[in-house]
Amino acid sequence: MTSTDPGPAVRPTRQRRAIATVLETFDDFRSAQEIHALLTERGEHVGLSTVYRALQALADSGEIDSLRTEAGESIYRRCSTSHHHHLVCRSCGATVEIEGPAVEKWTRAVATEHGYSDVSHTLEIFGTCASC
Amino acid sequence: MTSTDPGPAVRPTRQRRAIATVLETFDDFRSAQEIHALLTERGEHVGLSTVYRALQALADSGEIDSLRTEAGESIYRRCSTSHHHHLVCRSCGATVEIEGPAVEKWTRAVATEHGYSDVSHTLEIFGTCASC
DNA sequence: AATACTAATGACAACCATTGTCAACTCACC
DNA sequence: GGTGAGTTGACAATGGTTGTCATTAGTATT
Repeated sequence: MTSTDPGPAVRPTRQRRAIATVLETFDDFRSAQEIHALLTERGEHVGLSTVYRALQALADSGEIDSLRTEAGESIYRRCSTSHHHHLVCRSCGATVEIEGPAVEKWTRAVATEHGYSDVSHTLEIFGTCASC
Repeated sequence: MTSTDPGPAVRPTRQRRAIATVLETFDDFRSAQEIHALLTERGEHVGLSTVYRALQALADSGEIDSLRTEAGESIYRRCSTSHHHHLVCRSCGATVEIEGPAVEKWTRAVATEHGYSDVSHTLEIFGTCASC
C-alpha cells in the first residue's frame, strides 16, 4: 500500500474556494451563518447547507479550528499552527490565543494517573474583553 | 447589608423535590429530557419546561454539575462538592472528577492579563480508560 | 470533444433541544 | 381564610443544524 492515499474524494469547487477565501478575511471565530452572510455580501452565492458541510469537513480534517460557544453554537476560524487554547470575549468574539505547556502536562499526567490513554482535552476561557 | 441573603426566592415544591430525588438515582450525566422521562416513569408528573428551569437553576447555583456533550446537548448530574473538571472515557463514558486549583488560578490570571473580566472556563479531558 | 460516472450543490423541509408565553396554581405568611 | 408573589405546565415558537433529492459540475475515459 502506498503511504499517501490518492483520495480523490474532495473536489475543489467554486463554493469551497469561496469559503476558503472568506476564511482568510477575519481572525476571530465566526459561526457558519456569519460566514454564509459574508459570502453573500461578497456576491458569492453559496447555499447554507454547503457552508455547514464544508466547515465541518474542514474542521474534521484539522484544516480549520472549531469550538463551541457557551450557547452551543459552533464557530470556526482559519487554523493556526500549534496546539493552543482560546480566550474568547463572549460579547464581541475577540480571541486571544493561549498556550499553556503546564496545563498540557498536567492533563496528561492526571489522565495517565487514572489509567486513561490516548488523551485529548478541550480548554476554552470565556470572559468580557476590555472594550466591551 | 447582611452577608447571608435571606433569599426566600426558591420554594421547595413537589416538582423540585421530585427532580432532586431522581437525581439521586443515577451517577452519570443525563440530559434534561432523560431526567424528564425518569420522572414520568416514576409516575411523577412534571412539565418539561419545569425540568429545564429547575436543572438550569440548580446548575447555576452550583448545586448540580452540568456540561455539554460534543453534540451540544446539556447534561446534568448530582453535584459533588466544589468546582472541578472531568476526565471522561470516550468509549464507555466512565467519569473521574478532577480538581486543579493551579489551572483555575492560571485561567484567571491569563484572562486578567489580557483585560478580560467576568471570567469562566471549560476544561474537559477525554481519553480511553483502562478497562476499554 | 463527447460521454459517463459520481461527488457536490442548494432550495426547502424536517429535526429537536431549548426557550418563551401566560393563565392557572400553590406555597408562605398575615 | 385571604393575599401576593414565586411556580407551574401545556403549547407555541425559536433557531441552529441536518436531511432530502433532483440538479449541477468536476474528473476520467473513450
